[in-house]
Amino acid sequence: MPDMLFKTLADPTRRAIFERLCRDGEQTVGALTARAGVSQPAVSKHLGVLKQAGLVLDRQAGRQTHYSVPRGALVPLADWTQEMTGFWESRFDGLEDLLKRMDQ
Amino acid sequence: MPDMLFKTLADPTRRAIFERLCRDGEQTVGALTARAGVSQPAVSKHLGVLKQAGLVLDRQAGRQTHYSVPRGALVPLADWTQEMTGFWESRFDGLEDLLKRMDQ
DNA sequence: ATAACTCATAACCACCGAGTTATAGGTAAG
DNA sequence: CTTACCTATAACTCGGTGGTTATGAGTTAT
Repeated sequence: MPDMLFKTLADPTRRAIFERLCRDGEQTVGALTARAGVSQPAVSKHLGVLKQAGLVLDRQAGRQTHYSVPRGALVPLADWTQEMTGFWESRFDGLEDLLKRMDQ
Repeated sequence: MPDMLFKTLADPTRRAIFERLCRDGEQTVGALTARAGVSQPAVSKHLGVLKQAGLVLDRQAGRQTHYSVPRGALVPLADWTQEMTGFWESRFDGLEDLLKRMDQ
């Protein structure tokens, strides 16, 4: 399910762009490019991938585009993480129960 | 920081192996290979990457190796997610405060 | 109307990594 | 001791993708 999410966040440059948007809020492509360390087309491409994954929204304003992180963008990731750790804990609880029963 | 974590979990086959270990607990390489859909060397390679990222542990037993997910393997991922959503919320709170002050 | 600016797309290149087959190392079984 | 089994490593191929430069589309400014 969160396949595209992991793939999208796997690239360091792209994740750095996303993190900056999380920290500082809405940014133009130019502002993001200034601190990205790569060319403007590369930034635009990354933003396209982020948008495709639902991690970013774009807002047109004149000749510049503003990007921002929509609310709840990372909810699927948080859900997946909790689900996986939940499996671990349930197995652990099962083991605890077993040990408890063996103790009696 | 969680660079290797994201890169490791980005591949679907590798993530499927990890998920299976989360759900069903410790597994041998053979058991994992049976349901992986790829060859045994591929599975061994994925397990090596997962181990490098601290997402699995290996236990030698005779001529077969058992892999499992250590406790807290996904904590860095959960931390990163919470940090990012935290940035979002704090910015939102700041906006709320601003609107509240403007309302007076 | 023309020029300058912002961003997206096109076309291309180079590299990384996931997959394969073949094989080696080590352990149990005959 | 030899054979069969389980896993890891080596060597290689190939597709995906992140980077670049060049350019186009749309918008503001002169």
